[in-house]
Amino acid sequence: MQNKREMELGLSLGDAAAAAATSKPLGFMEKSTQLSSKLTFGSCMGLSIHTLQEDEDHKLIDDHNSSDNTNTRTAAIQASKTADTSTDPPVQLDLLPNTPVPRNQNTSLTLPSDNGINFESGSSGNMSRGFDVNRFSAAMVHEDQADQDGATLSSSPPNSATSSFQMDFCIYSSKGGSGSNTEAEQAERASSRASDEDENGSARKKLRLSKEQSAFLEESFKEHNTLTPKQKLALAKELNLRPRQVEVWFQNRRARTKLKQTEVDCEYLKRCCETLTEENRRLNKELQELRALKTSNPFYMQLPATTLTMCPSCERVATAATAAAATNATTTTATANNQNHTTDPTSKTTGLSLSSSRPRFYPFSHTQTHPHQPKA
DNA sequence: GGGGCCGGCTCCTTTACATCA
DNA sequence: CTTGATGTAAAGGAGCCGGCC
Repeated sequence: MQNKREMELGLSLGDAAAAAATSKPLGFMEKSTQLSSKLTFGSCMGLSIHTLQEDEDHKLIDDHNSSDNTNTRTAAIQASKTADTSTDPPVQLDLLPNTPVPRNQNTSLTLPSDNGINFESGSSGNMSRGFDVNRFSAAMVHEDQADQDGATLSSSPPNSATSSFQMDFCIYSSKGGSGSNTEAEQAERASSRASDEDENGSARKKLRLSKEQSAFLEESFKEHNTLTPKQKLALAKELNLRPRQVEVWFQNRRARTKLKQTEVDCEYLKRCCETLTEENRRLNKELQELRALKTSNPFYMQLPATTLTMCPSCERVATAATAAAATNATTTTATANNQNHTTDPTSKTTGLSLSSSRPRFYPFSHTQTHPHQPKA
């Protein structure tokens, strides 16, 4: 289940933007060993308030305005920029691996997952399921590519960064578990089923991509979340898939990214809503108390604002003299609370302002003895 | 230059299948 | 073995855009 969670978190938020920023034709193929420098960028979702990501926000907004359900998102982002009430920083998910992926090593592609990235395409931790679609898709690749651009299917140059990767695919289906349900057998069954379906031509084929294929596509997606025809063909050739499969994978991957983005947006909005609700409740209470105070003791409200000070501990209004002692007594407590208004130096003296860090008034009669006033 | 047509692309929705608990 | 939940590959349609006539 941890893997599942990691997969969820691994879905990029805003990596589309990062990918767009670094988009170039198949750069990942040409310099796969240089990925590490880029992969440390991370990405920031479009909810940050007045940050450098604003441009990306606008991009996201524009993107999402094309769909019906994105008014909420736009409002969310705009609200997040205007209502600076959240106590949490903008959500930022770093979903790019911190370490380079050595594609030119003839090992199965195991990407670092210590930062929550899991390139496993499946939903469970069992990596042994599925079969290698290359077993029967290779012929289709030939057909498709011959149809589309007549590109030759010559293999990658020897010692290239991808040739060994491709070799890995070939041995993938021969690895794996013991017992009657090996991947090779699954591939066999799937292959025969696929050929059956090819014969009647009606049933759609559902193929599981191997984890290596998914990982490679994932890397590519980080480079650019959309594909040019050239890139598509190159990827298809590289992964021994049909171009249509690559295209569909990118479509679905973008959809997953967007879905995850929406979920995070919703979570953020939920927190904003809770914060604002609490703020509203507190202000209403404050207003009632001030009104009550005004009716019961008009003289109290005529005091200059600078003479009214709020005790940060009990949150009651005192005169400057009494509150000075109280503040000294409760500084430790106040600073321990990261949401406490006393972290704002302006909050110690009441200006009756309505700033976001305004003090809270729980007035008591100025004739009363302040509970935190040191006894003489 | 404006309009219609076409091809290609992306997005969205839905379906079908694989896998697991 | 069956079943429901979940993830995901794939299909189909709508909308947009650029090129062409």
